[in-house]
Amino acid sequence: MSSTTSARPPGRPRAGVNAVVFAATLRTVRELGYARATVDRIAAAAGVAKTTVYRRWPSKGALIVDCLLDAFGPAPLEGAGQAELMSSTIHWIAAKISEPGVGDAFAGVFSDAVSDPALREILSTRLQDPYRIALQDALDEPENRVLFFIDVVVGTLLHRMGMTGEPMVDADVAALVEMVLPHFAG
Amino acid sequence: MSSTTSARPPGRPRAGVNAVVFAATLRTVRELGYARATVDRIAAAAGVAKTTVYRRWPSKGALIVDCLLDAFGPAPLEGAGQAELMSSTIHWIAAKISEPGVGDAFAGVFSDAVSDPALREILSTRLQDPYRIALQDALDEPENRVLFFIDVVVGTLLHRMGMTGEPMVDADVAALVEMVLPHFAG
DNA sequence: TTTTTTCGCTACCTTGGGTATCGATACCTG
DNA sequence: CAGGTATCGATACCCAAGGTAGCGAAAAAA
Repeated sequence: MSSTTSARPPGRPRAGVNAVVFAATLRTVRELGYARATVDRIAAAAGVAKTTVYRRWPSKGALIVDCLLDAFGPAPLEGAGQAELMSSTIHWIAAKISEPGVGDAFAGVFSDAVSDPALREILSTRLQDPYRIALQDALDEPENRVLFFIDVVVGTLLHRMGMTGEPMVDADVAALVEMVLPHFAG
Repeated sequence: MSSTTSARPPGRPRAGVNAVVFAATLRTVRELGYARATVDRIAAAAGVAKTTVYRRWPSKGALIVDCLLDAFGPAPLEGAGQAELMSSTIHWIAAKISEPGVGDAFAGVFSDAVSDPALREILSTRLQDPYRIALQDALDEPENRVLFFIDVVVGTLLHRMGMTGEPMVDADVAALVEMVLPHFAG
């Protein structure tokens, strides 16, 4: 039991500041927007040196992705049938994106990934894949259908957020559900 | 006839290089990606000084928006009924986004707009509004419905482009049409 | 006490958007 | 042809922000 897992690496242990940095990240993004939420400012808001941030995350994008993972948590895949499952998933991700800072951070890191293949890989692997796989299992749909589902739902929510600066209102989220469900129920 | 429209402003007239700059923009974005397509490089590719570019467009984002307007052209609002009209519109914008450089430029400028309210205003006013108004007229739908339609279609296409780096394949565009049409036909 | 690793700090590099300045040039008007 | 005006290209520059290097200090384990 002690051969595979090293009981503890030597040297000074890391301070448990990840949660503090995540909170500072969302707070800074909420207050200043994504672009002005520089790593300098995030570190300052967390009471941590900028070099400490870069010692833990290789880039700003990687920090944001981990922050979003922490903010989203596991998908609550609850629901009797396939329809209820998709509906609750759409409402869940819409609500998360509506949380202060989360939507801006999501849209911002997605934006950066457009012209940064390395970040796109991180975003796809660390953020999208876990939820995609969980959805494949829960919905019993093939990969390409789930990817299309994600494109529609997340793409729509982020486009609204990007064009207006405000998250999508509940009525439109409901319309999104009503549009998506029949397409997959058939 | 000569009192309202000044026949010509005094001074050296502008050289007709807009088309050259637009072409150089798309070519540079296609070859290097959005982030590495700097104004410096675009100007060099167009055989023009960087200061000349900034004399005509107030920012890189404004240049990209005008370039996209030039690339899109007017929406071909042809089609007998509402269904055919929406279908042809979706296929048209999907095809445009698939053109080399256009999709990257679109996703890139959209990304920048997320945390740049001034650019968001330009994007909304100069790019989205004309097509939105034309669609409102052609489809006879209220503004919020047309905005929702645009969020779904453009958001989905851009999300696919941003996550994979490749435009959406025809089969998925067809699925998008099949998902959207019933929602608006009813 | 020595070793090992992280910490905060400061200084620095690089890229890229955007601006200021200046001589040269093209065009119109008198 | 001379003068006025506005653009052109070129160079130099400012600034913000992502990211790195080096260093002494501090926190553990051996």
